Amino acid sequence: MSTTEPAAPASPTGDGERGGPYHHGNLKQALLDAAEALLRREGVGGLTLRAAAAETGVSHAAPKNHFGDLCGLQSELAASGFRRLAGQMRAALDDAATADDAMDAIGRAYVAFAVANPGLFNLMYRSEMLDADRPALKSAVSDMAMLLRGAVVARAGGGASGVNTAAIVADITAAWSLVHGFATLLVDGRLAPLLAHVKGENPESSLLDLVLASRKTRPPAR
Amino acid sequence: MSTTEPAAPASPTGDGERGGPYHHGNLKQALLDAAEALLRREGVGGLTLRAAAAETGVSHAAPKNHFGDLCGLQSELAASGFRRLAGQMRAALDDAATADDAMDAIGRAYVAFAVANPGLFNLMYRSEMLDADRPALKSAVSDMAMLLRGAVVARAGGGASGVNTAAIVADITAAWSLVHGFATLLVDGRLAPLLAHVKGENPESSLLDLVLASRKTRPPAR
DNA sequence: TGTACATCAGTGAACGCGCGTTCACTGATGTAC
DNA sequence: TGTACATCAGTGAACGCGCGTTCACTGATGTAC
Repeated sequence: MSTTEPAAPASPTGDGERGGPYHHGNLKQALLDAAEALLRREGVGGLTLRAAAAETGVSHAAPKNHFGDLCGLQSELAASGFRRLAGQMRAALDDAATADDAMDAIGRAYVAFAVANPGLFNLMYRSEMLDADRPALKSAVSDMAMLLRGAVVARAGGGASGVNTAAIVADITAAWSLVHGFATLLVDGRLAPLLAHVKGENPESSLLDLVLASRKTRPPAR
Repeated sequence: MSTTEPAAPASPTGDGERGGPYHHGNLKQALLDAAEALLRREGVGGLTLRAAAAETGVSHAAPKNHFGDLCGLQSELAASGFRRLAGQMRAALDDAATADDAMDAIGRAYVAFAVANPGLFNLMYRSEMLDADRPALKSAVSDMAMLLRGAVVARAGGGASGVNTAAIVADITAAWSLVHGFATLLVDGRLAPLLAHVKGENPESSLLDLVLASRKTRPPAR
């Protein structure tokens, strides 16, 4: 769950219980990991500074030193989410043979991330809980946006000059909306009644495949 | 804001202040209206039983009689939202000339509702705050789903027997996802950087028009 | 190599706040007779 | 037409809870000399 290995032992003596060394050594990352575990276990509402501190086995005032307030912790966590999401999108993109395949692969990575991390995904898109000006969050969000933009431009022909900006913006919005809407509805359980009509071993990805295909074929003639 | 006119005067004497008649006469609807005003003013986090009661000028224990708990109030409010959303979608649909136009009109109504009622729209899609088994909510959600399904089937040819169920389910999911993703991202402020590149008086609806058009034209050749 | 000191991370008790909930109550309504 | 009574909606004080925050503190670290 952690992006980086701890630089120092998290708790050389008792684990989780108080009684370790006075200084944690890597408390910031440990708190982020704990917060993410809470998010996964109890959802967005279960994430509090006190709960994250308790989960880490540390005094409940300790997080203040690293994040300032709850919004700070949430923003750092969301930033980590966007970074990892972008990483998984990039990995999917790199494996694709064509620009069309790349768009599909990015979309599947986006949905897979949301399904694998529903609480975190929700947090990432609850602006009211985030400080959009936090540098880490700002750059992570814009990195992801750049990645999506790059994929859309590549599909449109890649030429840097000849591209119609309005068309590119529309393509980005359409691609993001489709995949984000699917992920959001799926995570919220809204697609359950529709999934019930989809056969196969993995109805969710089958349905997503159909949806992704829909942007290449005209809808059934009226 | 209220769906129905009050059956009895909300507060024949003092308005808002305590001092009116002992029985309110239409407290349930008044609480729903107050809750919606709170949602609009302060967002999902600002909605509490106490705040709704205070806004209505009533004892903070009074809501219990009508909704049981906060989840009950939220569910009734969400149900009202789905009912009105479906109503506006239906109105848009009825004005459309062709089945293709109808799909676009529904999509525009969906986004317009989200923009006009961002807090309520958010609440409607926060399942963790709702009791999906509340009859009012259950039926409102399924009404909206039926309406969308009807529009998709009509566009697919309308024939009741010959339709490919998998294709219909995929079309419903794709249409809903596209429009829901757009609405969600827009309400959360995520489209702001993209909107900055869209010219015109109303960039939001211009961008939506481009997005809706994208499902009829193939993307630019790669 | 050793000592003094500034800095910093984490502690733990205490605070105030708003929340949902409980409970005995009271005022109003409507129905039975 | 009038009286008794059951039912119900709303009151207001009180409760416990978990939250973020504050604050004086203490243990550890690292740097200057």
